Amino acid sequence: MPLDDFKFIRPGKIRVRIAPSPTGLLHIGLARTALFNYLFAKKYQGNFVLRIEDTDIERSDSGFEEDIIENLQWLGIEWSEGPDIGGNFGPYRQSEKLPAYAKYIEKLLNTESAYRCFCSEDELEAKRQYAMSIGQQPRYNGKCSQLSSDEIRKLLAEGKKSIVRFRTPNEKVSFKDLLRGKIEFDSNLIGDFGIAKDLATPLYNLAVVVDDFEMKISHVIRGEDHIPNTPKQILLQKALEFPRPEYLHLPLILGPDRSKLSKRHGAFAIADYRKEGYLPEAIINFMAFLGWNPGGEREIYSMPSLIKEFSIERIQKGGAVFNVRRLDFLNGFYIRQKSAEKFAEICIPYLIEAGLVVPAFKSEQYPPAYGGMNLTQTYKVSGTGEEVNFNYLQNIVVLYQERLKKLSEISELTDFFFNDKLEYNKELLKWKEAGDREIEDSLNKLEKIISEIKAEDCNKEILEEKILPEAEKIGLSGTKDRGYLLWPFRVALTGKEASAGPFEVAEVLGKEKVLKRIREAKERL
RNA sequence: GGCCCCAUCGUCUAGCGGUUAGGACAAGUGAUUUUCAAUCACUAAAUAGGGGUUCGACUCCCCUUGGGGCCGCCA
Repeated sequence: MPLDDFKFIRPGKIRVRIAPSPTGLLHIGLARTALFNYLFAKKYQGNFVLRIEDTDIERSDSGFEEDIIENLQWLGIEWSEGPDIGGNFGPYRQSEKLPAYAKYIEKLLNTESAYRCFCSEDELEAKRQYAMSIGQQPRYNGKCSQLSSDEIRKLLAEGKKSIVRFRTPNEKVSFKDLLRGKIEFDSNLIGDFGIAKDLATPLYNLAVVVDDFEMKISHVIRGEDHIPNTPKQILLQKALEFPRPEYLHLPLILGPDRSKLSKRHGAFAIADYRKEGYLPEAIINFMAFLGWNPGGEREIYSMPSLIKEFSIERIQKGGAVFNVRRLDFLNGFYIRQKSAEKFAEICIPYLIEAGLVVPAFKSEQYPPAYGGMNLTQTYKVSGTGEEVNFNYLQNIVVLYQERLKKLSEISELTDFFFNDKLEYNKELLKWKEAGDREIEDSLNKLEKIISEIKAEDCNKEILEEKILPEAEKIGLSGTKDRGYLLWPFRVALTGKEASAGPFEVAEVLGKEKVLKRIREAKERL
């Protein structure tokens, strides 16, 4: 796109928004639209507005509004005006400004741009089905558009239910999409669409047009699924004599089957990812690259660098399939970037959640829910009853920092630190061709070496220094395979097929527990 | 069915008329290694098809095919 087309982007003049309806949890699609709006606003020093579209009281739920607000904040996407913080163009909740819409509905009715429609829903639905069955664009047939004022008065007096319908003029409507160029629709195919349920309850298209106008929105950046709504909104703007904002329709995020992401594809709520232990920086980095990229070969971007690099010219036109593998990779990457202390802070809630440890503090301080834990805090290990401090838990979890994709995996990986008795099959102790005798031999050697080490010297370095030379010696038929000693050592300590290395595990466990577990392993043979 | 949008490796993408079509995730192989990770090296993997335009098309135009979105008194 020639640079000229972007001359309308003047820093400070930009006002964008997202307008979710609180009818479900914040999901990936909305969050990504919010991100792009946010990045665009930040990039050009504009304003990003949050507006709640809750005119449909039947479906709206304030719980969803809370979820949307909380998780957007958690992701680090901030707005400068919204229902929670107010602003100069409020209210930011449509249900709170019904009188404002009434004014415009009345105006539309008075200018004959709209009319009352008394058709029943069943009747309309039947006609819609019929039109589609004979291959026609289903649209309202205009039955009520010519009702005289006498007829209308009569129907109203009878108590007949009605809605307000827009009298769609017969003309071509075209607009320039910032991404796709000129898009044209024949309004003849659109038909007269509903704009209000009653004199004070606007339907989506009207509400959007009125709010975008009153909130002085300069750029409407939304999903591609809104392209067919755009001509309707433009027609309404014309009838109301509102200026037209710029439009940019983002490509959709697709499920594995390449169709629009929906409940059908499973959980795509941000709250779920958060619970599973995805970090906000990973989700942001991931979402930004769904339908956009900065051009270079760098793929790791933080929010500030995204703001710096963001440009609408580099937005993709085709839909992007949501690929969890990539999210996992990014999440693992960001997990590895954390300091040990920070990592422990965000892991501990998962240990608590799994019931491995219980925070030993007063109940009113609990829970700090995924936000991180107090460094001076002590915890009680559920399985053994012992008291441990933050530092001890940190030593445990950091052993798995580079192996984690999601924080929630931490409890399963480290549970052997918190249980007194390990459960595993004795076959697991066997390395390659080793038999019971060889294993017992190995365990005996380990027990002997370790019992000779002082408790305070039971650390990774010293253990390696004492055990590794012995491991070199064992092997079967002179193979010099350290596994004959180290594999049973590791299994005896962890009871797992895969885990962190035996030396670092032993260091955290401490001499007494290490010896105890080695003896228990022998008893299994 | 109608209207609209879209089209480079399995996935996310680079490319903006001349490239050995590049990168990342995933996959595979190897190195390291007691296991699993992490890390490093390497391998395999794409321009949907057909017409134009042009000295030259992944790139520009058209058609076909394919995919998607929307057709509410939901948003």
